[in-house]
Amino acid sequence: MSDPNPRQRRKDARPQELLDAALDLFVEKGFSATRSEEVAQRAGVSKGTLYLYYPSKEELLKEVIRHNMVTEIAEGLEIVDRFTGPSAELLTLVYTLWWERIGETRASGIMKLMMSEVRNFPEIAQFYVDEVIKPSERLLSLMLQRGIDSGEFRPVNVIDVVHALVAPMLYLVMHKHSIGACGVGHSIDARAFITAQLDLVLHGLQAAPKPRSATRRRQPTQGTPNP
Amino acid sequence: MSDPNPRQRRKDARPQELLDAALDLFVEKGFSATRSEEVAQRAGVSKGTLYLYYPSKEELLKEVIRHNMVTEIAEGLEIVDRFTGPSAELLTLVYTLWWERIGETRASGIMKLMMSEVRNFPEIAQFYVDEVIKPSERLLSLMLQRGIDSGEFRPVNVIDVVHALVAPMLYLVMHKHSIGACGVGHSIDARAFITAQLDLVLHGLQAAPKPRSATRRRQPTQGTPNP
DNA sequence: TACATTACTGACCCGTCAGTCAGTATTGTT
DNA sequence: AACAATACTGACTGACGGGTCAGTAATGTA
Repeated sequence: MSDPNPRQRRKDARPQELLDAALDLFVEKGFSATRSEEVAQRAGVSKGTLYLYYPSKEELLKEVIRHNMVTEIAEGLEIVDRFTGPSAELLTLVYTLWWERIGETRASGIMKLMMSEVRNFPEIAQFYVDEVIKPSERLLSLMLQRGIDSGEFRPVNVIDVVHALVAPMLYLVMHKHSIGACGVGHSIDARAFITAQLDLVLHGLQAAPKPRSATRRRQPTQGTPNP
Repeated sequence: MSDPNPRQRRKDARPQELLDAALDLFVEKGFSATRSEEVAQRAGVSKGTLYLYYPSKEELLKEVIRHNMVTEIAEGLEIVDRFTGPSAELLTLVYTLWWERIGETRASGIMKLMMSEVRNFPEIAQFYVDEVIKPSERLLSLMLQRGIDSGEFRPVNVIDVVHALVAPMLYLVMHKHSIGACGVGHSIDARAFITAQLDLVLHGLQAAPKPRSATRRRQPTQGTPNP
């Protein structure tokens, strides 16, 4: 009946618990607005302990990013390597998967976080560009180029289409973690929005001149790939 | 040869100068990260004077929003009222005009600002939703509904298309004022991106069944319209 | 020139918070 | 049980920043 959680020594579990707490709070309140003691408290330790594991708030943030985004992107690249079917399907797969693994999870908050505060933390900015943005764009470019090379897609300017694909995702994420989280304004049906956007882009990518091209035509492009 | 700018009394000019300074700094550094004394300094007055004209930092921000966004939206509504040509042209006009008047100017920073920090300022959030977001969506919906009613557009779900139109704008704005402003990463050709996106949406809106509809058809979707 | 009005100033007050470190409690070893 | 090693704590420090207000100086009036 004593303190259910007396001062415990759990060197192994602390880092992960601190990262989890930090992610939640950074996303919810912003990086600057989150006090380091809050992070510690939510992780069930004192402020001093936090600084035992991470040398500064900024380093803690970097670790949060590495842990929640960098790993996911690497996985996307692997999928592209393995995949053998039509490029439109590959794009659909990776695009919707990204939403399931990042957009819908807490990890998406990192995007909002970066958009919001990088300007005040140049080092973090550089880190994020190198480790997240560039790899992500590379991943999308790869898939588009694959489709162009094989003649499935028109030879469009790849980077333009990349932007067209990223924009809706950013929109959803910002909506979810910013205004949308304030209880004001309506919510968006994310899945529907994503398939609609993808549809729009795939339409635009169709090798237009030939009436019957490599990809299926009239059948609405979307469809839920998971059961 | 004395102080070129001795303590002056310019009651009339102060408010505007303070608003200008505040907009610049809020966008550049964020609302929380901007010290009220910085705003005063850039406006050429002392901190005390700032609080003579605005009762708090938060009220100052509200005034900045009113001054730079609310007015522009009202103007958009007027254009829609007056316009008599085809809906696709109207949409193009208002869409590109928005970019010229807000996206390309300092005012667009307010979008970034709101996205970044509203969660910590619920009152500002409510204000922004009521005064900016809802009116903007109403403006876009109006134009789309106009096209649907006249048979120029397919009877799509209006709000979905509104989102599809807003997303690219938000993307450009976030890019401009966030990561893009850090000196890292490449820049985007905004005008080209906008026309491409608009084109994509207009394609999707075409009253599909009929082969020859109101808007142009085959012309390649992308392309750099500016030299 | 003397006096009244008021736009403007900046030192000060007070709460906040990242990071520190001397001390405490827990675990492992003998 | 006695001791060593170390995971953990939280009061403290120093810097910072929103907002205040007693005082200063520019302008108007006679």
